[in-house]
Amino acid sequence: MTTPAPLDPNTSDLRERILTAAEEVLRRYGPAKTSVVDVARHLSMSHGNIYRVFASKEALRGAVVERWLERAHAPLAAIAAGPGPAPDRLVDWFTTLARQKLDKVASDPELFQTYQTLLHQVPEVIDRHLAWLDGQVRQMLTDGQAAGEFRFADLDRAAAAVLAATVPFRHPDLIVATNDTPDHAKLRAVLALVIAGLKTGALA
Amino acid sequence: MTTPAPLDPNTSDLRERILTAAEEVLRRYGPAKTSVVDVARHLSMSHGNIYRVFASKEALRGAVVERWLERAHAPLAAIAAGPGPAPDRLVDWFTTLARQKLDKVASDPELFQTYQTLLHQVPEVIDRHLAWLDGQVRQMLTDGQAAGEFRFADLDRAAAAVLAATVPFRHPDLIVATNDTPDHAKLRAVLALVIAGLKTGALA
DNA sequence: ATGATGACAGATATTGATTTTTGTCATTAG
DNA sequence: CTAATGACAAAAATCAATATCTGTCATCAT
Repeated sequence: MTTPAPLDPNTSDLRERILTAAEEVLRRYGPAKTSVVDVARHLSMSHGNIYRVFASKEALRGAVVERWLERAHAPLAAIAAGPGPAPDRLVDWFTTLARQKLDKVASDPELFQTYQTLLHQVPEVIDRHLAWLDGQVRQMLTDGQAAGEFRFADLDRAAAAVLAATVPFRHPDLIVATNDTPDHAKLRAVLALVIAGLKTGALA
Repeated sequence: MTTPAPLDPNTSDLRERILTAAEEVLRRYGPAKTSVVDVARHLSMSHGNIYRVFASKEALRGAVVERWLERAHAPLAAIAAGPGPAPDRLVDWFTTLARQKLDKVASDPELFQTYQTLLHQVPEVIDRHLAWLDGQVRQMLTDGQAAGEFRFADLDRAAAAVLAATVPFRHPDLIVATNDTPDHAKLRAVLALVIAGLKTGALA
């Protein structure tokens, strides 16, 4: 699913090596100053070789960001599929997502900026990632509906509303903009309102 | 409150003439290609004269954007202070705000972009504007609390949550990003959830 | 065969010399 | 005495020459 179509294990290894090298170079030089030639140099190979694996610089960038997102957000899937009541899972899920983002930006703002820039350059990765998040929210909402915890008429509408209401706590651009206020309290307040709405059937 | 300290009516008129000229030049050339000299030329005066009224190019930019925001959002204050039930007013207020933004971006995307760019360059104008919006939301929430329509413990917290949940429908950057989806339906869903939360005392 | 190279053309970025712009102020005009 | 000017220095933008990078491909190596 992640690997397009390399012919043998060795080739697939090349792909991973390139991605790791790209990450390192990116971390050092930042997105603007990172060239395909730089990445190749870092691996002591010709840059032409990189084009055997990635169709373009943009494809390389996309793969780097995608791997980064996958690693960063791995814990979420487990929470979404967890055993507890759906409302609790929702709170846990969004809190984890938000804290993850804040941690990243706090620990290494430049690198966060780097990935944010890359993200803007590869919109289809954003779309795929958002779809992935959307799927998990739907799962939790569906579970809650089945358990009688939530009441809503239209899953699309409910998921869209929950995701929209939490945008400021997830959207990278807005996270950096308001980095001075670690507003978990605000997120909890929003979730409290939204969950109350779902429970009382405001969208039923 | 709006005029810093011009000594006589004539001078104040000069200020307005400069602002209007700046708007016109800005509309023609865009924010990047608009110089103070251009604005002065448009008024057939020396650019030095402009510096008698505005301390810097940035101050001029700020004043232009502020006037634009004031004009654009004038209807909101009336809605916030209106007579109906607070929940209805909240919906009306946010719907008007969102529609206003969508209309602007639809009717003249370039000009919208222009003002968006200017906004980014003059953060304190944003802050003042957000404070203005915040004040109106607080008023509606307080009214609702008084009328027994809402129940919440902390006005700060409630207002912050309501504003956060509606960010994607108000934030200029996000409006242009998702301009293909005229999502009033989504906004209504979010408001339904949030208002249900306020009514049922989720933040009480 | 498949994996890798390096030379190449066209596109993009960098550099530094030149021009425009911002902001000041001594002077002029009313 | 206030309103406005225009000449000026310092900062920022522009432009064109140069260098680097992206993406391709004929060729080499294994």
